[in-house]
Amino acid sequence: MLELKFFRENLDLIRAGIARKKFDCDLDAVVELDESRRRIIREAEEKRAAQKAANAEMAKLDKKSDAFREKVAEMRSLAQEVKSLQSQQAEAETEWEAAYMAIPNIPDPSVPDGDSEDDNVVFKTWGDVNAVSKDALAHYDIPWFSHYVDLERGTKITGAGWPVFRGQMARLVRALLEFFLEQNTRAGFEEMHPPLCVNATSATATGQLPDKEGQMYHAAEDGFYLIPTAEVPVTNFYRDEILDPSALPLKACAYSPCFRREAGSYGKDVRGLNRVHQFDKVELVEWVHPDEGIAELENLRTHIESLVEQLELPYRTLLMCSKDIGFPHAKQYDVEVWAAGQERWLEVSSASCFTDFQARRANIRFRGPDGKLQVVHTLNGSGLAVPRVLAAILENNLQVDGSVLLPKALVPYFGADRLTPPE
RNA sequence: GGAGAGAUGGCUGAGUGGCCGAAAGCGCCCGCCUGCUAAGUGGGUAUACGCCUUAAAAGCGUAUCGAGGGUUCGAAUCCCUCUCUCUCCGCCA
Repeated sequence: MLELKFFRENLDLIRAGIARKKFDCDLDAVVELDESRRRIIREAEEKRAAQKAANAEMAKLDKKSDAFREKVAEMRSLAQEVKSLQSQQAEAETEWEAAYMAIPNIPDPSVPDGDSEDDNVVFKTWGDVNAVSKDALAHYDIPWFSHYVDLERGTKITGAGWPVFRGQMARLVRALLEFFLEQNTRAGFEEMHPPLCVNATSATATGQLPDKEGQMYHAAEDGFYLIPTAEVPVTNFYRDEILDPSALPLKACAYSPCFRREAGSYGKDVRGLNRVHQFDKVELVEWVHPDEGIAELENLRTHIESLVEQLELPYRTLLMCSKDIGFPHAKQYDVEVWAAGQERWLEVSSASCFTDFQARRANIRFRGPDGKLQVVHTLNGSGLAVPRVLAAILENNLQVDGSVLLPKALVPYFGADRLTPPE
């Protein structure tokens, strides 16, 4: 949600920003709704003020007097008007709010223009994509893959895209998660273990609702949504709170399974571990002073890149173009690792600054030196998402004997230097 | 899941139909007073939105006593629904 005053005074800027995002949004209609809403508010408030003035007089009158009875009769029609205007006002506000909430955040000036994912800018590359195993196979083509990642039984248990990790592979998943949490907490992120279901208010605050309603699993009977990322519960941790400015920036990390319906996906994108309905991820969230949001994103990106480097995976960092950043995002980097078997890049992290967009919806504020309340900026990034990291490790480090050499950083967590084929 | 009790400002807590945005106390802020501290003393102490304004401030208005709806000329107060908290029972990792 944009600041209302900013919206009214910077329509052209916002129009340009939305155009950059290639987002379809009728701002003139929102302006019209804002104006008509204010007309109704004004009228309703005037009538209500008249009613309150009369009430004050009536309070002093003898309730049995003729004067009082006359007044009651007189006020009856005003009461009707007030009631009708107030319901009109509620309607106008609901309509305006729905339209206003549908306005996306505008991109930061440093975000490059673009019409499609092809316009994302390669911001950084690291590692040598050729310096990987000559025996690389797509992870789903490794002979033992279906033993360790049982998609077939997952389909039986739940449905397509719900993998079961077994044995050494389950252990490797756990090793990755522990490694990520350890690195993140060392870097100053407080570890949290959040609920995996959230209510509609939380999902609205972070921008999943109403924009991406169809992508979340919904427990309709209880009004809960299964989280698509720990970003949702963790960002909402401070919802409706006034933070201590000296505590900023606040940083948190959280492991959670993530649930995504992923409607409309197909083809090679969904083979093996590339895209599944439930996956594990450690998420990083920051609450920062509004002067530092965009700058802090660079620190967050660097930290995430260091995780990938420790896993010795070649990667590239994309500066996402205006079309490709999400609805609540102001600026976004994606980190993609090289998967040598598939010979393609796999997105393992997305680091974003939301400026005040989420924080305003979530009502997360602090008191400035002048005593005025200000909205914080929020950031988040994956640190990291497990299945695609796993896929890249399997593909890049596959040996002739079918074993997979693990990056040194993982060895203490896994308890061995390689994953070996099943007996 | 069943029965009961509750939800009021930063906190405690009064208020069962009418000048109640809300007593009192605590806390906090600004004065005064005071060897220091403590005490005393005077004042202040919410948020959002609308109007006014070049802008801000001030001012005026409206809303907010868990949320939503209803009754009434008028609701913190009465009625309904929901949410949450507490107590007891049931169930259970």
